[in-house]
Amino acid sequence: MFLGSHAINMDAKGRMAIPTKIRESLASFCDGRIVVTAHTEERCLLVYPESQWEEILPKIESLPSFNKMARRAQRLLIGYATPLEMDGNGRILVPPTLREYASLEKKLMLVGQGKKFELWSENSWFDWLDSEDQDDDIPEEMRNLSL
Amino acid sequence: MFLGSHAINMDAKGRMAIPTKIRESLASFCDGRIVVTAHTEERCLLVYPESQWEEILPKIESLPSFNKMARRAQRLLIGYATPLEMDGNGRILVPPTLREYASLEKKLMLVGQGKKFELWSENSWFDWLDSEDQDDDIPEEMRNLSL
DNA sequence: TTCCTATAGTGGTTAAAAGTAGTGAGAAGT
DNA sequence: ACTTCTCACTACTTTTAACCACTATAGGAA
Repeated sequence: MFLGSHAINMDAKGRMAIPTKIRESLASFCDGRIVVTAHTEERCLLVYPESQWEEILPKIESLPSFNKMARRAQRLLIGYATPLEMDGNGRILVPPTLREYASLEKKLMLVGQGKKFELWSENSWFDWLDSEDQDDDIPEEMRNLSL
Repeated sequence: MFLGSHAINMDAKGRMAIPTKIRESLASFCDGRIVVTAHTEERCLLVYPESQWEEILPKIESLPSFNKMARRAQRLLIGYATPLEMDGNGRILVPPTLREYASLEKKLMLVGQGKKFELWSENSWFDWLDSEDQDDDIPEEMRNLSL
């Protein structure tokens, strides 16, 4: 279970150090093998343990190919998916195309989301925090949710 | 399984270097023999390993000839299909007609899509990314999909 | 409270490999 | 027969990836 948010720095070569605690959970979960891909709705990245990725990949592949929404999700999720491993110092090298997709520069935010992480540029993260996304309706599942 | 996206440069002669990792999977999959053709829905190219192409070709050929959509798909997919091989440096030479169809100039994006690749001009790719395809409804399969 | 030790995080350097460009030869067409 | 275009091979330059070293911070012990 991945919780909590972490401010991380990326160096000039696109390497970012995974915080030690997360590194340890990833090591036990999936031998440190992770898959990074694009989020379809916001310009941030999704970081999956390999095992978790293998569970959702078939679901993505089975979406109907002649629907535009589904094709968009497939293109982004599969098209940007990249298996990564940590180097000797516990860092991952984020490929240029993914960096560009999420506008990742120096300052990043790694946000735990249960079975995965989200990786944001710090700017985008705070912009999103400040934005009021009230255009969508509240889904049925949330109406009776008590926190 | 082809995953991930790669920014590639095409030289003045229309040659593009396949990234080494992909080159290796193609070598084991199909001896480096690939078939490139036109995508029917977007102005980009499809890159198939030869074996994969041979599986879908009969399906395309057997589409009903008196339906406009089917005829369009046949004309494009079969009409633009071109077998290509890599040269000694792992590059393929993209024929002019295909280059023109997908508006390929110098900067390209090669996007893994499972059993095939899509090849985009970088401009078209980013234009597509930014476009909001909200005309189609969200398909039933996606409504309850949790990634 | 201060100092020392250990560990996490950061940056740099080097070597190997990948990408790019150019040149030469051969074939085809005018 | 000559010229032009294409294809292939070779050489060079740039990038990438792995390894190594240093710095800073945090925690524990004296």
